[in-house]
This record gives sequence, structure tokens and C-alpha cells, in this order.
Amino acid sequence: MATMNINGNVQEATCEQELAAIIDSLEILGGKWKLRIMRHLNNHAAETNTFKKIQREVEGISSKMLTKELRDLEINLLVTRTVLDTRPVSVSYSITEYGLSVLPVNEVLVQWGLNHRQRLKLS
Amino acid sequence: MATMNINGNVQEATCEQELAAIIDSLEILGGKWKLRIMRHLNNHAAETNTFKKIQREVEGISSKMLTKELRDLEINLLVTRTVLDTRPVSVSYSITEYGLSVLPVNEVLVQWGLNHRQRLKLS
DNA sequence: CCGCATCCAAACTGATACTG
DNA sequence: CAGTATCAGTTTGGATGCGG
Repeated sequence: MATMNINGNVQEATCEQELAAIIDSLEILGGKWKLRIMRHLNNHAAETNTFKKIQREVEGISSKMLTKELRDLEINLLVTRTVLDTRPVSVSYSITEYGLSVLPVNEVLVQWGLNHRQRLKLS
Repeated sequence: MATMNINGNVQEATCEQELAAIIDSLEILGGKWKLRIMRHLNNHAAETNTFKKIQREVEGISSKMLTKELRDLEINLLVTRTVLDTRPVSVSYSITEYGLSVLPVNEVLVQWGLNHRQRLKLS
């Protein structure tokens, strides 16, 4: 089966590879917070997004969760972490250029979810 | 923010609605098995997919999980359940026409996952 | 054959308190 | 301020056995 990658190239993959790819995607982007954080960082890319600020604006997340989620995203090269030279210390996070590649995924999920709501309402 | 729905219409939604839509999508399509089952039913749409057959072909899933996942999918109108008049009873499942709408989501996740693998390898 | 009930281990997550 | 540690409640998922 053929799929297009980010650069518009066609990638061939076996069925097993595709299954693994889906599992990867859901692991990296799934769950309650990951896409919310990515959306937030993208919508506020012009600002300095400190840990504190993110926690205030992504409603309901605990510091433990936010730490964990940001680290996961950093490991996957989707965000960068910068320690600021302030006192007391603060840390800011930004979406990476590569991180922008999750936006289409985001968009598809939004579209499907909105459509699904309507569908359930109609039936 | 504007998004296109399945029919090509533009849907407007508030940020909160978009968040809710993503959460819905991940709830309905996320997890280890849902998309695997949907892929399987789509790839074998011409056959009679009994519970037994699905369990044999979707590797590693327990009957408990398969029951639960299929019911969830049925509730969301993505698959239909048919009790066959055999002895002993067997039950078959098919992807619905509406269920086909998850295929683009599938495709985007496959694409992103494959691309991500390459990306991590390169860095 | 299909699905349910039960039991159980592991993972996830929230609350709270604490450290550098 | 950012992150860690601990505890407890919830959720998840596998294994097994039963009943229609």
C-alpha cells in the first residue's frame, strides 16, 4: 500500500509496518494532553511559553503530567526545552519545525470528531 | 477556525469544540485495537467476518477485548453486527458505509508514523 | 461459537508535599 | 519556578471458566 509522506514522496510499507506506524502515532500523539499541548504551543508560538504559563492555560493538567508529557514530546523532537536565565529559574518550551507536522493529524482528528458529533445527533 | 467535513462543507468551530472533537476522536478511534479492527474489516469487506475469524486474524486480541471493541464500534455506527442462523450461533461484523470515513484518519496516522520513524532514525 | 463474569496484575493519573 | 516523590484511586487488559 502506498502513502504520501510529509514531503509528498510516496512511501511503500507492508501491512505490518503500517500497523506499527499507527501504534507509534497513537502512542506519541494519543492520550489526553499531547495534542492539546501541541495546539497550545502552536497557537502561541510568538510568545515565551514557560512551564507555569502552559500549565495555567492548558486547563486541568497537573505539574506531574505536564512534566511527563513535555518530556515525551521533547524526546520525539516535537518541542524544544530552554532553561531561561531568570531567578528563580524558569523554563520555556517551543514547538519545533518538525513539530508542525502534527498539525495535519490534528486537523483530521478535529474534522472527524466534529463530523461524528453531527452524525450521532442525526441518527 | 474552519475545517472541512466529510462532505466537503466548511465547518466552523470554537477552540473548545475543537478540543472536544479531538478528545472524541481519540476516544472512539484510539487505543490498541479499534483501528486495527477497522482496517481488517475494510480489507476483508468481501468476506463474512465472524467473531472467531476476526479474533484469529487480528493477532493477539482476547475475546474479552474483541467483544468490547466491537460493541464500542457498533455504538458509534462504524460497524454492524449480524447474528447468523448457524448452529452453534455465529456472529459476523461488517464495516458500515459511515465506517469508511475513518480510513482517511487511518491514512494520516500511518503516514505520520512512517515519517516519524525515518525522522528518528536520521537524527 | 459467542459473549459474559470474575479475578488479578500492571499502567495511568490526581493530590499533596517536598527539593534545588 | 520547575520538577520530584509518594500514596491512593481508577482504569486497563489478560486469563480462565461458565452459559446460552
